[in-house]
Amino acid sequence: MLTDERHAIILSLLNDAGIVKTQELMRVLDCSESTIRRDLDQLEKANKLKRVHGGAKRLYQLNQELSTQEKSLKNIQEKTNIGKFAASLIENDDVIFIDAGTTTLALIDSLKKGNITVVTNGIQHASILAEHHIQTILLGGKIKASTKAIVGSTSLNELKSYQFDKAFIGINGIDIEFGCTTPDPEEAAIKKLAIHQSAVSYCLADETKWNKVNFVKVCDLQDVTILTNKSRVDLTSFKEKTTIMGATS
Amino acid sequence: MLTDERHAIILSLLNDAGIVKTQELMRVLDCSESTIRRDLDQLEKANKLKRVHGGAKRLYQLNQELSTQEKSLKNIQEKTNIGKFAASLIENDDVIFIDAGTTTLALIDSLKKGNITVVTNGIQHASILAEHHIQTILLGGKIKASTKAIVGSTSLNELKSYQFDKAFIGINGIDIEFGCTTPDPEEAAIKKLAIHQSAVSYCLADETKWNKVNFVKVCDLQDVTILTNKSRVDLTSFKEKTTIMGATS
DNA sequence: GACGTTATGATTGTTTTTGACTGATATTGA
DNA sequence: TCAATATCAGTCAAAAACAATCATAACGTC
Repeated sequence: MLTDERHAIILSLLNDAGIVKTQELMRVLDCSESTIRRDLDQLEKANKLKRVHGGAKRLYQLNQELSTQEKSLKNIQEKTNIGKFAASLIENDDVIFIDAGTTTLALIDSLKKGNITVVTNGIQHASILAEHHIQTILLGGKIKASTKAIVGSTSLNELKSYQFDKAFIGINGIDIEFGCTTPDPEEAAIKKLAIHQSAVSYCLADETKWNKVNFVKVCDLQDVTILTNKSRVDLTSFKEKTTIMGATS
Repeated sequence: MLTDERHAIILSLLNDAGIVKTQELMRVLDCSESTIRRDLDQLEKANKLKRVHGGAKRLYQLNQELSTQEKSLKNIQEKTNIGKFAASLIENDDVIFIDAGTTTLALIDSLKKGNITVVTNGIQHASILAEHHIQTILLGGKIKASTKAIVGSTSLNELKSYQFDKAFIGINGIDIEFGCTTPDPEEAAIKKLAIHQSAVSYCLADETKWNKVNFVKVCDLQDVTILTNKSRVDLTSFKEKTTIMGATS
């Protein structure tokens, strides 16, 4: 096998894997350790790769760590659709509340720039909103480690002094009998109060939330407008008690 | 498996989880404890992570957070040292205030687990603290987009109701005549009040802050203890007006 | 075929990496 | 608090990978 041929193969392998081992190359190229070593030497001098003990690696790590979100693509898609629909409900000069949670995060991604004021209890939400130069007020108080949501009496007191045009609430369970429920009492208190302080309230709920019941009740179905992906759930039984607005699928 | 390969996997795991355990890495990478320990050592020296008892934790993303002029390794090293020293001042059962800013971020990286309560106006600070399961209270209020700090009347009112054992303040300028100064009036108000509400206050200041004057005065030099890297600055002229504690270099 | 050039594989001794072991230090649970 | 346990840093020898050298093989040119 020609030298150039081997070099091409080595670079191609590197491009795929990001890292190659000497032993591996000996097998693939069927030649001695010395030859591989010489090849790597030359390629390094030509600035084509970086030698490391045991093999070589690419010069520039292209695939900078993408955090492996374990969420299924379908679920992301659905959340995005609901978020997009929710964002379309927001008008200029609105003062809105955005609850912590992943579904409401999707809403933020779809938010258009405009003269709105957002109050939220989600740390990540606030951070992203501020980056987008949207006027943002974060509630103060204890941080719940698992969800990075602000909860507790301080935040409730603060919340009492605000009045919202619209509130967007994330919810964990929707049931025709037990209404909207969520597992954490402190988060439930925030949701409850936010709904109370708002002229109109929307609950964002993807497919996975329907016909589930959680520990603490937040509100009855008739207290809010449910935003969902209507094609996915049979809603006939909910119709009488609920106002449902479907997100585009 | 190659060293670089292991390092990449460790960093990737860290990026996802925020924290990795030695035992877990031994299983995943199929190698001995010694090897993992060496890997973590090297990655810590390269400022890629922070070792903790039992494993390692993620460092705040310095490259993203620091402005280009602050990115030099020396500067990071110095911030780390000051942060380490500041962390050593914290005792069990303390209630402390941590100001927003990059120097105080370094303090958080060195915080040991323990029964402490932290109040902060830095969104990122709060987020990291919560991840490490440290009892955290975030001040509520407007978000200043550029520094991701909470400011404004709401936060000041909230702050008034707290009393701290220690306050750790970031500062932009230290001058023998004009004292501690910072560019933003709203952030200055927070710093001022935090110092007032605390039994003891420390100003964290790396080399770049000395003999600089900014727009708004926060306090006189005698009101606080300056934490710095004493070898780097000629402090003789400051001695009479200032309490200075040097960080280990 | 003789000759110089280049590529290859084997061999050498050196350096790096690794896992096991040691006693020291930190954490945990009673 | 104390003792039990887990994790730590440091040392060591074995194993793997290394650079350097040499002799042989392949190639092209005359």
